[in-house]
Amino acid sequence: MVIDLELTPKTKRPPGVACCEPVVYPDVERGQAVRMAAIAKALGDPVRLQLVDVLRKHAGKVCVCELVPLFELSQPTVSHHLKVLRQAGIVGSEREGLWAYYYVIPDALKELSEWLS
Amino acid sequence: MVIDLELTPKTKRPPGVACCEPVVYPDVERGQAVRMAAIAKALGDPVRLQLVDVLRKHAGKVCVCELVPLFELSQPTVSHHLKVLRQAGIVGSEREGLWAYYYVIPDALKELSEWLS
DNA sequence: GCTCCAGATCGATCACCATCGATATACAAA
DNA sequence: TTTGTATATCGATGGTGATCGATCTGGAGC
Repeated sequence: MVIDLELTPKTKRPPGVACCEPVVYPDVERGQAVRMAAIAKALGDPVRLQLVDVLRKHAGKVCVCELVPLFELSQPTVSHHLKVLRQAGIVGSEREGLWAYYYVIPDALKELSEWLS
Repeated sequence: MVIDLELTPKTKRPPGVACCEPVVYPDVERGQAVRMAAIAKALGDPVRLQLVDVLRKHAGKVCVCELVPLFELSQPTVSHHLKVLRQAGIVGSEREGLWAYYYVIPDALKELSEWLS
């Protein structure tokens, strides 16, 4: 194994020439970026965004049987999107007999919302 | 071929039994959902979200040569992420000689931000 | 018990995406 | 004009995602 002992600085630029002031923003917010990107990714589908929109406008829980006919999609597909939202921590669900109800989890979108504004 | 002449309404539920009040939220915001989901999708990657974060904290434009060393990624990969952000309308770019500079487009995140809050 | 229904899961398919090395482009300097 | 440098693009690859029909699950009612 050969080890390169030469210094290989990250900013290798001819002396006296610079494109701009150095930015120097290290991974201070790496974890936060991963968290917020996961939320944004879950919202990055029109169907899921509309699902969240409907659930947010209904302060309480909403039955899946009301959500499926809102889209021209099969029931398994809507169920899949709800699962993605649940795994992202954006919505929660509970069963009552035959029916299943979904609701938004308060403050789930808070971090991303505050970063955006 | 047998054609089912019976009516098969979308809400086929035993009379007098209902899972919930009807929601009845049609595609009022379909176009808006598509637009905002496209923005959220572009932000749905930690690298791209951090790129936007850096650009937002620098009111002016930032050189690509400063952005690449912030991530442990190849230069083509960072360039790809910047292209995704540009195609989503979140950032803009301009060239000055050898160097390229990127900047956030004001109000690009406005619609999504307002919907989230 | 059996049947019916709402919803979730499975399996397959097709499309898209993140990443890289290699190469192209376009400009600068010698 | 030749060389070097910054960035973009290309092509390939492995992984992920959206969608559907079919099937499973578990509760309700007969």
